[in-house]
Order: sequence, then C-alpha cells, then structure tokens
Amino acid sequence: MNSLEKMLSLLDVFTPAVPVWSTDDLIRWSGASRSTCYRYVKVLQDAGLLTPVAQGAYMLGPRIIELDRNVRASDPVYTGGGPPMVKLATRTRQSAMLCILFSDTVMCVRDFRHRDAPEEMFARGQRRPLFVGAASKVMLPYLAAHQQRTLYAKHRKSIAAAGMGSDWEGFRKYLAQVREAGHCITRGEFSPGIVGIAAPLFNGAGDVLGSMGLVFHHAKVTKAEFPRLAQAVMSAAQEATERIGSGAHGADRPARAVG
Amino acid sequence: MNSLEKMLSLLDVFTPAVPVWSTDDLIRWSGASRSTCYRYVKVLQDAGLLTPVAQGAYMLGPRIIELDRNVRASDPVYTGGGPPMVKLATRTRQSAMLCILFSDTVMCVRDFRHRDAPEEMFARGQRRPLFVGAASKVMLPYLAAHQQRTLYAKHRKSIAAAGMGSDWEGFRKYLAQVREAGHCITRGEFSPGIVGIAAPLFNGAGDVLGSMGLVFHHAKVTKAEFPRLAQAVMSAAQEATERIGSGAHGADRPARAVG
DNA sequence: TCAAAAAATCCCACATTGATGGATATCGCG
DNA sequence: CGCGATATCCATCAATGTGGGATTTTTTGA
Repeated sequence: MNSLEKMLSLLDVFTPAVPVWSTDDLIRWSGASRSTCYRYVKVLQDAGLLTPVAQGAYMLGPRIIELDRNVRASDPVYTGGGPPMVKLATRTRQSAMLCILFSDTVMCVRDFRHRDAPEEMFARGQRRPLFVGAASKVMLPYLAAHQQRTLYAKHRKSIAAAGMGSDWEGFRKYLAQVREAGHCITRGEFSPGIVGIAAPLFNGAGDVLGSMGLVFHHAKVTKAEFPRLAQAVMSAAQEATERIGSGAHGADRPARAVG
Repeated sequence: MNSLEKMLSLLDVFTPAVPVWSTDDLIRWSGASRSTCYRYVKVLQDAGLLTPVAQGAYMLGPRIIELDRNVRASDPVYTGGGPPMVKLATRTRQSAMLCILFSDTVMCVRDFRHRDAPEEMFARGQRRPLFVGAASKVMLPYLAAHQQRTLYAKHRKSIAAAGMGSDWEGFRKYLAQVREAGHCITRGEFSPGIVGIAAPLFNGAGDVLGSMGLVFHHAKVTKAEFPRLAQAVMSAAQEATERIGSGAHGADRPARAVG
C-alpha cells in the first residue's frame, strides 16, 4: 500500500453506520503517525473529499456531491433513461431502475420507487453481483466477445452456481437465449419473492450501456402479466436507447475492463 | 503540490463538458511522466474513483456514486428535511431546496422542482457564494460567535458588497435582523427576477445545520403573498428541525472551519 | 468576551519511496 | 484472431514522505 492508496483508504471508513470520525480515530485506524495522518486528512479536506464538523471530527465532503453531479450529467443511462423509466413505472404501477456495469459488479444508477416498492430493491449507488438478477444478466449477452470470454474465464464458478452454464458453450447458449428474448426475467435471486424484468439500453453504435428494469413482489403481479410487463420494459428501454442515440445525453462509451 | 494532491487533481478535469479523458490527454494535462500518470490513474481506478471506458479512456467511477449515497444517508438535512420540503413545494406550488454550508460556500443538497421551476435554480451538488441569496444568508446569524468573527474578518469586502454591513457592527446588526425575522427573503441576487425565501434548520442542540427555501420568479407570485410563503417555509423548516432532533436522521454535527 | 483545551501545523534530517524512460506484457477492437 | 494500443514492469537514485515533539491556531463553553 503506497501513500496514495493509504490516503484514499481513509475514505472507506465513512459509512452510513459510522459517518463521523474524530482525528484520533482516523489516526488509530490508519496506522500512520499523527503527523502523517493529519497530512492525508488535510489533502483530502483541501480537495473537498472530507469536511470538518464540530468536535474536531470529519465527514465525507462536498466535493463528492459535486463529482456525483458530474457523473449524473455525463451518464447517458441516467439522463437518457430517466424519463422513459419514470413513465414505465407510472404506467405499470411498479418500481423501476436503471443499472450499469462496473468491473465485476452491476450498479443501480437511478431508481423510481412506486408505492409499495419492495424493501430490498436497490437504489442509486448500490452494487450487486454480476450473475444475479435480471438487471445484470440482460446486459451480458451484448458485451464484446473478448469481454464475454474474460468474464467466463474469471467467473466460471459463479456462472455455474447461477445456473448460467456449466461450461463455455453452456454459458454462450444461456446468453443467446437472453439475447433472443430481448429481456430477462428473474425470480427470487436477490430475495425470496422478488421478481425482476429487465431490458438492455444501447448507444448509437449498438454497444450495451446499461439496463432498465422493473422490480416487484411476486404476490403483486400474476404470472400471466409477465409478458405484458416485459413488453412494456422493452418498449421503454427502446425509447431510452433512442434518446441516448440522439447524442444529447452525455458520454455514451461502454464499459471497458469488465469482469 | 505533492503527489497526493497531484493525483487528486486529476479528478478535477472530469466535468460535464469534458467527461471522457484519454490516457494521453491525462498525461498531457498532469505534466507528469507517462509512468507516473499511469500510476496515479491506477490508484484512482483501483479506488473506484475513475473507471475505464471504451477506446482507452476514463470517466469518473462508481465509488463516487457510492460515496454520495453514504453522504445522503448520513446527512440529516437531506433525510430529515426531504419530506417536509416536498410537502412545502407541493402545498405552495413552488420549487424548493435544502442547503448546507461548506467552508466558504453554500451548497444545495436536495431540490424539488415544481412545474415551471426557474432555470437558474440550483440543484444538488451546486455551490453558490456565501453572502448571496436567502438560502445562505439565513444560516449565518446562527453560526457560533467565533465563526461569525472569522467570516467577517475574511470576507469584509464581500459582506459590504452584498449590503450586509460596512463594518462589524453593521454586519452584526444585519444578522440580528435576519435572526429576528426567522427567515430571509432575497430578490434578484443570483439572477434578475428570482426570489428566494429561506428558513434555517437546526440540530437538537440548537446549532444550525442548513436551510430550507423556496425559489420562484417574481412574476409568478405577488409581493402580498410573500409573508404567507415565508410562514409556510418557517413551518416546514420547523418540522424538519423536529425530525432531525428525533435522532433518526444521520450525523447532526454542524460545520466547522466555516469561511 | 475570555481562557483553557483541543486540534492542526511546523520543523528538518534522513529513511523510504516516488519518479522516470525504455523494455515488455496484456488488453481491446475490428 | 492478430496487431496496434494500452498498461505494467524494472531498477537506480533524486526527491519527498515520514515522524515525534514544539508551537500556533481554532474551538468550545462558561
């Protein structure tokens, strides 16, 4: 761990459970000397990543809020997908979300909670594993060939455990089925009774950028309605794709180094 | 500028205007050698603050979204003030926002845009100067005495330019008036024609944590309605203060090192 | 407003590592 | 799949990060 990494690791201690840290606690936690830890804190504070609060303590700082604003403004999934997602949620009376891939996780970047949204539904800033849930699975078939290969090589166990293929051919077959359907439906993968229906979003060149999905408790929707909901999701996702393709929605670069 | 600062300064180049930077551009911008710049980028990527995207470029990364989520979850102004703010906006049919102080700026942490919200209205993540606008001014009278003194000493020119007192006594008198009113009304301070009405939010110990306000174009509301709106703002702010005081809304530490 | 306590900065020699310019390995894309 | 682009590796040494007190500044509460 070099000094750059040590400094940044200080950010990791600020969680919703323990959002305030005194200087002494930070020094203790960091394992560095007092002077060195003060130095790290000072740089983070000057950069706005930490902010001083009463009683000599620190919390995460305003620069994070600003950077997140920049992320939102630049993310075509967020800006291009937002209005169609809200429309979808309103029309179907279910909760909806937009997700993207980062490395080996899927992250929710925008959510719209309808009345009675499942408690377990994930929200902006939360990550989930890559091989669980419709929002993630529906993106995988559209990744570049080399990305799929890398994914498979790194995660064959998780893929098999998720029932997505016990070998490369099985995985490809699974992906082809999802691709053929144009959407993905999962039940009980994050929590018992929770259903996800998701469809992919693309940029103008046809690269997958993210996914849009609905989440609901299976007691709220009969299975006979799934096809209709899937159609609505695909339709809204197509609308989002068109908005993204118009070029007015930030930087439409697909993820690299996936897996 | 030490290496820690240089590394973090790379984050500053990622703006909504230029959200994607190639490695070569970053190297050029940083002024460091190729190896050094790659080293910085690698640490930032490993920490999740940058993410690789297609064509060898980088964008701001997922950790920012997560950290912002942590900020939201811990901020009593955001969580405690949110529902009363939405209620206020709905009831008055105007746009509303929540703000807090950071160092020498005021930042919006939550906003609710009603139909016909002014274009200029600021939003989560945006900063404004400390001595302009109701959202900021209404917090100043409640700062600790030493903070007011420091503020005055550092910013006497801005304070005078803002018409908030040409000397210390004048400034204190101005603050006392705002304090006595329990709210603040400003017109045209950010933009011509834009009115702000704001009231402060406090923690259980009576320290100021932030402010809640309405924003509208003066053509939309007659001056005769200002007192009624001010009353509604104060009432909603009081409700937020009570919610914050219940202790269920994050870390209610007031800002330190203000100014 | 004041004074004591707490927090933050300063100091500077030297131990440690950050920086660097090619060589080499790995990854991405068509 | 193969080649060009990107990222990592290497090892010396110049540069700076480190640390334990002393000192200064800020905060807190009466």
